[in-house]
Amino acid sequence: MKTIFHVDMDAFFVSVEELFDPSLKGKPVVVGGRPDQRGVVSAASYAARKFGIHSAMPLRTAYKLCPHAIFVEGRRERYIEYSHKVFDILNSFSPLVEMASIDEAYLDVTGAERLHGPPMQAAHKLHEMIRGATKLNCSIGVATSRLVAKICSDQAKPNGVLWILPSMEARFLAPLDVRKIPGVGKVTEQALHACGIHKIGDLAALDEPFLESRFGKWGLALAGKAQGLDAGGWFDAEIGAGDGAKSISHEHTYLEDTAEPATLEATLAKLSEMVASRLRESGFHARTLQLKLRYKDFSTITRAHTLDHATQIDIDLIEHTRKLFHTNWNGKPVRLLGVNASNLERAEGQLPLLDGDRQERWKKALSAVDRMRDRFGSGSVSLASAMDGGFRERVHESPANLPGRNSKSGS
DNA sequence: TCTGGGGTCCTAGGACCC
DNA sequence: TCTGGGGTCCTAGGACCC
Repeated sequence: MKTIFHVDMDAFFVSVEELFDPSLKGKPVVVGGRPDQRGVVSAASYAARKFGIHSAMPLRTAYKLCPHAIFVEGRRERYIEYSHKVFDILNSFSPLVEMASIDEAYLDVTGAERLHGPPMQAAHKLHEMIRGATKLNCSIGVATSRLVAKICSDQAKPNGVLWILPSMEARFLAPLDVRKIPGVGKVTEQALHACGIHKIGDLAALDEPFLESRFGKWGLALAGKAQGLDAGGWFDAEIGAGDGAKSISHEHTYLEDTAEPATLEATLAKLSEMVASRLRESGFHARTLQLKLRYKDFSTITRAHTLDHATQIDIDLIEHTRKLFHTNWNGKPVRLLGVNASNLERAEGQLPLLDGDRQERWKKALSAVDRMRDRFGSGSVSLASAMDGGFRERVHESPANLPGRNSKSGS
């Protein structure tokens, strides 16, 4: 029998903003951007939620609901910094920690009674430690599975601790909406409603064969979840067994849709460079590159290409995403462009297609580029046409002696 | 309501191989 | 000439999460 904690920070982004500007406290605050921008709500304070504002809601809608709300852009670096602080505390509490996102984590504290006391006492202790070190509130769910611990922390919000005793899982879950099950979104909820299933208890009362015939593999997992079990997929994994990133991506939505080829190419190059830079930073090479294109009507296509040899070099990404773009763009105004790198390989070093000497020079040049970007911002250095037409004047800012792979690179 | 950006996982079909 | 049954890789799309 395991003892799992799910720690979830309360209104995380908003709470961090309040640390830097205490005058925001108690007011309706919306993190995500200005209300006249394209975008959605990243986080809303509890005061803002009273007006019906919630995350993922378009900013314009939030503005209509509460025009006097305070809209802030949000500083992601700050949130990451505080996320690290929280992680350090959790890690000091139990070695089996897994950050599930920037503001939530699972801990396996099975057998830690001698160290931290019984579950409820341990949870309160951890709650105090987090509060003490960060001045931030969180909620903690305690249960025998990740699934129940997670639903539990949600029920405990805000700033609460809730423990579901072993064997009480199904009784705790039964009266809750099926939507509370992680993985059940709008679509699955509607499908379940269509079968007359509204509460988790309704789900628990059905037999597995029925659910499997209706929802396939997912139906089988749902049957287990209704009983409070970590059935299927990610939930089954041991805490702390996470094996690193599976993909790295960047995307950009234009303030206004554009069909200007130079603009689109510049964005594409920029996004490719950002992805390549992060590949190098994290020591990955990618074999699959994917382009994402979204048009005015929100219709979205993705087109992928898998390389013979994995890469982490700007010009490789730029070349391939550009090719994908030109063979798939229909010429109509574009709302969003995205670049994704997947099929990641840890492969030590090897830059394929280059001999040892050139490889070394490339590596030095590219890490110099990354250092400059760190110091002067990602816009300061560019290898290709990432600068909206004005790149020629900037090319000399690139590190000297960039060995070109073909006549196109370099200046 | 006019819909961000960063991710994960799943499905389904086709190519290809034995 | 009317055709099996894996297994794996690749691609595209979609549901979902924070």
